[in-house]
Amino acid sequence: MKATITDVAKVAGVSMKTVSRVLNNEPNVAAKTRERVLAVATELKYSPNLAAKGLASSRSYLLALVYDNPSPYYIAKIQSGAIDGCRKFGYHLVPEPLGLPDDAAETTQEEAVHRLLHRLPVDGVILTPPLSDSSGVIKALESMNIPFVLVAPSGQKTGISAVKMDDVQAAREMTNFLIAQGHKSIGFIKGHLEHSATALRYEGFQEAMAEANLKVHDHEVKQGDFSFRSGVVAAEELLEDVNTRPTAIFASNDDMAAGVVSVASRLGIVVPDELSVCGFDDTPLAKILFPQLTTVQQPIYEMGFEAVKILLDPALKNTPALTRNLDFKLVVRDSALIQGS
Amino acid sequence: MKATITDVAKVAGVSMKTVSRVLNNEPNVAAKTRERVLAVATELKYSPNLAAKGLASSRSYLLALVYDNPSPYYIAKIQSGAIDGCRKFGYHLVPEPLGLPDDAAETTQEEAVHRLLHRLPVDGVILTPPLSDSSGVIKALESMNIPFVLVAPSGQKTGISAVKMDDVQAAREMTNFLIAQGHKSIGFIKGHLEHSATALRYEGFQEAMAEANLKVHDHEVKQGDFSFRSGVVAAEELLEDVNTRPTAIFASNDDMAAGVVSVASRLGIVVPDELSVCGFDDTPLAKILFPQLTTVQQPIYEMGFEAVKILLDPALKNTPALTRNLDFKLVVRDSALIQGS
DNA sequence: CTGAAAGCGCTTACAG
DNA sequence: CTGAAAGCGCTTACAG
Repeated sequence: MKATITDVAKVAGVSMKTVSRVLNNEPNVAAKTRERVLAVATELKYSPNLAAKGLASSRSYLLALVYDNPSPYYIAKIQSGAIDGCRKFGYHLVPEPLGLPDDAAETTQEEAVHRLLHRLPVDGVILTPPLSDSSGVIKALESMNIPFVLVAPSGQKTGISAVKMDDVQAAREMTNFLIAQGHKSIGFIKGHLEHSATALRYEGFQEAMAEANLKVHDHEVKQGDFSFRSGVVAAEELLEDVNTRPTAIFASNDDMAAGVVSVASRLGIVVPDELSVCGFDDTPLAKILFPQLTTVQQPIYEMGFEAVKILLDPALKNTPALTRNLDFKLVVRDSALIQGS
Repeated sequence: MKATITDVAKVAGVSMKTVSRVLNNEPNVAAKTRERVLAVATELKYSPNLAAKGLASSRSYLLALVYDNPSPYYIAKIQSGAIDGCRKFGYHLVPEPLGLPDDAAETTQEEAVHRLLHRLPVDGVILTPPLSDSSGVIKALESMNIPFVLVAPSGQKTGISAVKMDDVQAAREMTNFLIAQGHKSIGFIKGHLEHSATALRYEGFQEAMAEANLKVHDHEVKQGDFSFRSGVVAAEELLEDVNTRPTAIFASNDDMAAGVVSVASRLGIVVPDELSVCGFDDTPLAKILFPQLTTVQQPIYEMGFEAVKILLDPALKNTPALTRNLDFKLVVRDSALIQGS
């Protein structure tokens, strides 16, 4: 059967406690003893029973990834980074959608979190958008005294750890790229009003334009909602008038940029020769479109990974709350690359 | 502090064991006693400690979703169904990518599974494609005596439970749909050679054509690899010659169908008026394309849900291995819908 | 229908 | 540097 810590202790001729010390890298073990124990552990293929460890130490060795109705692509990448992070620390990740139960329409998110983490006590929680902006969820976590990290929250909350990227700066760099390509009239399509990135990306766009002394005309800025459909509608308005038509369009995400490309293609406007198009997010769509999309790659995987590190890295233990700003990447592809430039 | 089973027992005036009986829905408890215990449990907001339960009963209340390099979209849907299934049974799902560690190029998948499930003993495993066809992984699971269910395996393995859908029948129905629309010359683009669905979908296509007494010409069948790019190449060949050009193209997945649509649009061939296009999978892409794609919706969420049921449903306990064939759905959208038909 | 005892495999707190 | 004892919060196997 499966070896236990007692088996290892017996074979190595030491006490259970010494085996425990070795396996948990605690100090105060003679080098020789340590070696012997490790050798025996390997030989017996010993691996600790998580339930027993958890019960004795009142830890669970589990981290929860709590989300609500995210894009599958986004959550999959966060999760992938978080799982890799967990593996470094002997932890496991449990994804928990925070859907409110159908039979209890009255329930608040706060209560849902309580119920969830009462059933499965975890050692930490990673909160993804839009939950990272939910004060109810944050309050519940604080009251339960469970460590947590926010992924891409909209504002800075003091005393709460977070991983994020600089949307303003990314939008600014994308705009600067277009300006460097010679564009002076640039259309912009905003995202969903309630999504925090919407304002930030627009802000970056405006700043870059202002720095270059370029005017942002009202008719060049359209309200979208991050959907392909809204990109189509916005593009139709932006491209309607041949005389006032911008030479480039910066859509706040890839889906809307795809809408722009589709309208351009229907109107016979050649991208990028007659119109440059950029998106944001670098979704799989960006590489499938023709031409492929110039866009911003967010450090989604890295955010998942770093969130785990903040929760579990012993080196960060007892550190006050900290915010990690991770690097984005401008991905230049054909949709906004003028030939030979 | 958090209430334990002893607290509930004390307040309810019964033994720990009786509380345990009530909470686990075991028989042989007086109705009155049951009520009283439940009332106290609710009052104290009692919820059992999973680690303690697990240690005592040598169960983990954890199921592993084991995958390797899947499409994020596919894995997210399987996972979503599996999580909902787990919740019905008080279980939790732990996603475990089976990546081979970088530092051990020699390691086999079999060893990777052993290592993985040795660290985290789970009560069951859900194996997603392509791992559901890996004999090494299956052997490892069998040798460790861990119950498991295959998701969409290619063949029938006796003695092993599986959830799947009928690819042959789906491809046949899609082809019949095209034939009913009046098409007689239908192009087909095959998928990746090593993927099990490839042969099945082609088989369904061939059967439907044969049943309708329609010939499948060699030049109308192209080898793809499920990528957008391969769809483009295949479409260029299929549409090259205006005289032998098919009036419909059935691509084995949506990405390749998107490639076909893109080529058609470049060549000025109007979809669906001059060319009907169908895909397979109903990925998010299908609704983003213009025109939207006629495709097959796989029961991915349902496969995740049913896999959990097979593992945990007490009603299925002690049942021999069983295979659940779940229903697909033909989703007819503009890319293959002749106006007024 | 109910309960007292033992034990699951670890860690904590203490002693030496 | 090492170990013996107690205990984490449950279930199992047994007794009545």
